[in-house]
Amino acid sequence: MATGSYHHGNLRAALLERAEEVLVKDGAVGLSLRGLARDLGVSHAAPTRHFRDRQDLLDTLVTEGFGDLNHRLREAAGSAGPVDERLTALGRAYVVFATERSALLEIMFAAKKEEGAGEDLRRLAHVSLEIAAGLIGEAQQTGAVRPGDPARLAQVAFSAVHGLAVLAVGGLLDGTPVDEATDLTLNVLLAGLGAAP
Amino acid sequence: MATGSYHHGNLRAALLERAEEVLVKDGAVGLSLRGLARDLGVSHAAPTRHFRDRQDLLDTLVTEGFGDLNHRLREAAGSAGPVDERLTALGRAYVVFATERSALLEIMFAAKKEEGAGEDLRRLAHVSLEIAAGLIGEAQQTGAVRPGDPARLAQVAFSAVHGLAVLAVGGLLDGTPVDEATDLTLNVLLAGLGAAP
DNA sequence: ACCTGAACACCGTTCAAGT
DNA sequence: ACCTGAACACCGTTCAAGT
Repeated sequence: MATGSYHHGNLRAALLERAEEVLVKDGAVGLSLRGLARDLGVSHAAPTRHFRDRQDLLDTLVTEGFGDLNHRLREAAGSAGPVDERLTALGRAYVVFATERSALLEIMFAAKKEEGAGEDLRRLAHVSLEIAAGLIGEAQQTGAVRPGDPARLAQVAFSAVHGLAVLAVGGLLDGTPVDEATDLTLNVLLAGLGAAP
Repeated sequence: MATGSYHHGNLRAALLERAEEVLVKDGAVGLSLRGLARDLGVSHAAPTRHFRDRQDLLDTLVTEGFGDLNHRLREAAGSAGPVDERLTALGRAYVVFATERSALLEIMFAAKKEEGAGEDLRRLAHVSLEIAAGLIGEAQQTGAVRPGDPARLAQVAFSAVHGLAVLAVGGLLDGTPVDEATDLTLNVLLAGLGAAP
């Protein structure tokens, strides 16, 4: 599909696709616009027609990544079942995403100090937190979670699963299978959230 | 101090010092060996006398970073006071390090997929986990922490504080002051660790 | 032992010019 | 509208040569 219009048809989409392949294989360091152009058989200047600069391409990947993540989180949060099971599902979904797309996760939480486009990305990251906060608010109504600002408790929950993902991706879990580490983390987290302040 | 022998005296130390300044200011992306050489007034090839390549300089910074981190953690873990207070101190020390030296923290938990020298760095990261595991083992004896493999519980504890540091550095805490977010995280964590499995 | 200078093979980015 | 080719100012890394 996609009939080649000039040289490629949809160079933009091809660049993004190839970029994530390179990202998985060599990390963000090994990703160059000239390299992508070479891989796709176009001139080295062609990518700049579709992305202002290298960072713009990276930001586009990150945006897509947050889209996928937030979609998965919404599915987990909205599934059937009691609220504590949905909280567990939410945590697991995060860790699954983080380990499946670890190269992407790394750049999602890296270039957060860029001033310009960083604002949009921060808003997207925020959505993840808001999904967690919504579910925690629900859980507070059933008494499964202690009282308190749901946004702040969501920060705590996010910290737990994100930190675990970093350990897993960094190979610091030793022999512990990721699933077991995840379940233990979520068990401790939910026990802690449930306990009286 | 340090009399200039040829051009600089101790170029190696000067490179490391300048490198962390650049890291803080521009991140790992903006750090180039040629740039450092320019800043220090030496030829562009001079740095390769002291560091095999760019990654070697980065690894050296990371090693020093883990040294500092583990020193701080040991101090917090070994301070006077009941074990749960020391656990809190340990968590706070981690977050303080992570926010004070956030640029360094980023590269400490980034290039973890390098095959060669990564082994040494993983061992250093491990030390942090072992310090936490030791303290958790102590806390189990007083009944402050639930039974279970201290190494696995340390992974959970590490996840909580590391994840929080990422949120803080990434500007995702909204209005929440870091100290308050830290204390809430540690409160939830310790409550969760104390509860029966 | 430590540094220089030239060299090679890469980059990102811009810009006139082509189709 | 989309791409090319040359150009400019950068990189990392190597290697003979200097002191």
